[in-house]
Amino acid sequence: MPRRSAATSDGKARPNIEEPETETSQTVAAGQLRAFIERIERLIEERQTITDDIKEVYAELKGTGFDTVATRTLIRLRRMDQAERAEREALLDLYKNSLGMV
Amino acid sequence: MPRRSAATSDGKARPNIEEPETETSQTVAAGQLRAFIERIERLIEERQTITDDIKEVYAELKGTGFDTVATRTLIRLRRMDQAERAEREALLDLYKNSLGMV
Amino acid sequence: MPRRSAATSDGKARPNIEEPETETSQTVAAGQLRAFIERIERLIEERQTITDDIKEVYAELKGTGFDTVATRTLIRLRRMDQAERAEREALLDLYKNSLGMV
Amino acid sequence: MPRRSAATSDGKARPNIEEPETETSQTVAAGQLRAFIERIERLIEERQTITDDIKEVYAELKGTGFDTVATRTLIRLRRMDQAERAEREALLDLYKNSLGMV
DNA sequence: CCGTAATTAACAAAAC
DNA sequence: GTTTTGTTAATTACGG
Repeated sequence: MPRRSAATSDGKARPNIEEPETETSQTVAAGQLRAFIERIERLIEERQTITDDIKEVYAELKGTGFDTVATRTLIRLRRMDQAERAEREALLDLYKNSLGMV
Repeated sequence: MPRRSAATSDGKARPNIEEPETETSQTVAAGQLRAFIERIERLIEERQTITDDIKEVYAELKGTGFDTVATRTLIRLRRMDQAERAEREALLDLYKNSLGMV
Repeated sequence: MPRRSAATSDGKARPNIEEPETETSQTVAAGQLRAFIERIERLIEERQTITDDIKEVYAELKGTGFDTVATRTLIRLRRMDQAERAEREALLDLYKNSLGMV
Repeated sequence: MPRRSAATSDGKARPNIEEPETETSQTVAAGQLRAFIERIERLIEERQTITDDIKEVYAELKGTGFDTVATRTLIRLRRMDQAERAEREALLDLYKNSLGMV
């Protein structure tokens, strides 16, 4: 929201076309904000749908006999940079050695 | 590949014995796995696109003079309201059931 | 051990010859790391104890004739109420600040 | 509330003789439930405190120059080792029992 | 025991 | 840059 004009109590922001002079910048801003919020909420919903789809694929995959954890790991590894992976592994080895966890 | 011989009863992972030439069960399973992984990676990509869209909307909103932090808080509150309504309904259902008011 | 000091090309963290009295920087770092790990493991253990306590209370409650699912839902609702109140307050503060009502 | 006629043999549900007609079994049950809920909420709070402590230790550890990700991995590995050991021991016990080596 | 639901850890992103 | 904060993955616990 415009930081100064702040929140109206009702939040309805209905623009009355028959009373054009009552439309303050406040209600305009409220309407704008509402529009932004609705766009975002719509996108969040879509994103959630995709997340659910992913879950379904994993379920299907599991039903076919594959291991979901291993598959997730695989996908993560594919995304991970190779050099990064090596570095992380080296660090872990270093720590293990220092603790005698060979 | 499937950990075991596809311990499910549906037998989807079973290689086709009528096509013994060249395609082993291993390669079939590998192909299946690859297909699953590609589906998932595609979905992850789509999801990331939406995340980027959301980011853009926040940027636009900010450019219009709104406060992103406050807007995020608002959206979170609206989500909490929804969740709370759902919980209340669930609890009410529990009570109704326990009173035989199915 | 600390990331930087171990990053030598050989990775061995060779003992300091000017401090011949047995304790190398490596063993010091290892001791430190071990101490941190033990503190964390101790805390994790304590936390698990509490989780078990909670489980016991639910069992007792169930034995008294209460419904655990409904009770869990209730507790969740109470937590959501608290969280929501906190969020509303945070939002209000944001508004107040933006209006210079510090 | 207790699903059925509630508190039976323990005597806790006995009406207060000084307010015999106003205290119903319902209010007694409500009080009991409230007590259970408060106990649980208290425990949850304690558990959260410990979780926060753990976070602090990680912060301190990081400040000393250690890598938190590697350390977390290490701790996880140690727990797995322990679990494995426990399992192995349980198996050994089983074998001993089956051989009458109690 | 199996699937679901809650908690915890890991990772990614954004504010200061 | 760094240090939270928010999101996603994985573990753990619970009820059916």
